[in-house]
Amino acid sequence: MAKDSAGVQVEEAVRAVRASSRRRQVLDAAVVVMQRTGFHQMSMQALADEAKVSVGLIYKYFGGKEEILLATIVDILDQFRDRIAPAMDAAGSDPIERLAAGFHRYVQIVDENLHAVALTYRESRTLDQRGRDTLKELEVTTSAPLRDALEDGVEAGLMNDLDVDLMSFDLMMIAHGWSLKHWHFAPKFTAETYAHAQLRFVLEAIVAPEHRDSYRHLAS
Amino acid sequence: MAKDSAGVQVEEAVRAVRASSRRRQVLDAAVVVMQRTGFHQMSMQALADEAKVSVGLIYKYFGGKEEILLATIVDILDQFRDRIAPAMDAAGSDPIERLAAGFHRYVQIVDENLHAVALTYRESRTLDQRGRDTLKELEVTTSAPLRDALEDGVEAGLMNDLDVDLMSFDLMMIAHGWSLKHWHFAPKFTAETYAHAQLRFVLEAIVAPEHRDSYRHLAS
DNA sequence: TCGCGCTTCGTGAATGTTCATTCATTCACG
DNA sequence: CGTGAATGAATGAACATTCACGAAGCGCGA
Repeated sequence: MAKDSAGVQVEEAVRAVRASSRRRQVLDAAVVVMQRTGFHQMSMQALADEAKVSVGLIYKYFGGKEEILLATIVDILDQFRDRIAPAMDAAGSDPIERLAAGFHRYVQIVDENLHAVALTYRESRTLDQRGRDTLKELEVTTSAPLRDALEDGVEAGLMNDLDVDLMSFDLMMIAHGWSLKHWHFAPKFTAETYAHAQLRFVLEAIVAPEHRDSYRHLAS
Repeated sequence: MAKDSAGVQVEEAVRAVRASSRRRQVLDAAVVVMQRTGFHQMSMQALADEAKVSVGLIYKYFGGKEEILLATIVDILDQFRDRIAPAMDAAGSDPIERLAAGFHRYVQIVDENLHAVALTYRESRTLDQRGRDTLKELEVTTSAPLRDALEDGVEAGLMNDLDVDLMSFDLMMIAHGWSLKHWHFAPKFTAETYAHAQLRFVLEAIVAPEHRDSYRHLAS
């Protein structure tokens, strides 16, 4: 009997779920192996072993090694894109509260993905032009909520007159610093204390002098 | 006739000079090729071509590919170590003037070595433990003059009470940002305007409120 | 001044290994 | 049985490293 269209749709849905779980399986393994050895040293065999699948199967779900790298990096950048804004919304409508909450969450995500974040710096050069463009775009998208909070804050007179674009990238770099300079900071800080210490620093520069006292609690 | 010791010394000196110029030739080529392709894609053949020497000769001056990477990175870090302090000394004895001068020079050096700086982030994972330790040590050494200026400034009451270690690493990361995020900043800034804009930001947080006005000229 | 060994510099093809990718085959399930 | 999932050995290309060989400088004796 010919399959009806509903049956076909179910099958496709099932396949999509399985495919996405296979992809996840491989991507998680990729982070582990790359953390151990770096992308170039990672042999497909080692990746297959870590993911508990065969080498051949990986090629059913990914076009090749480089595509795995791109997918791994996009995966982590997606987390930033999707998890920053909600954290800021939960902080209310005050721009400075929102900014602090966004930065704080940013550091948390970095902390949960220490190796993957370093990866985005290390291996992005490996990607082709298209891949690199994707990354740049995602990075700009990610910074948008922070940027908005900064714009609102300046607008409302709560913040000094500052270069919003520069500041939003600085905030991201400082958050990335928790990963990039982890070897240096880990003995002194936890992710929490790092976020607080950095907030104390940046808020000093951002918040307009006459409002500083109102936000001391953010940099306890 | 047996060579006298003076003769031997001269010969050795000549050889040392030639060797160091060969090494420079190769290291300069390495920066060019790695910028184009990254360390792992760089074949020794391509490096040899760029340096206008044969593949075999490279192995006379370097132990292997990885040693070239380490030498390339150490080379650039040495520049930071050797050129920051003089720039600060030229700025006089005021801690804040010194800090600003050091940061400014730091950005200048980054600008002169845009690709090599990015390299230190990208490829350090490739090195073995010993190489990585060398790098960490050099980075701490490099930050020392900035750190001293910060300590003096806090001591003298010119600066807010801040975490000196954190701040000195932040300053370095922000300077590195000119390389790491060059794709984003290049359309808006030159190295000079980048340094000034960032100084305006960090000095706002660093300089004690009652002294702010005295240093406005640093962030014109 | 010339030529003759001797040492150092420099070359690049040959070697052996590593590894991404493919594909003929097997497996599991409906 | 038929179909898609999964396997992993075979293939072929890339490439770091070596090394046998040639060229070039240099002191020295005739």
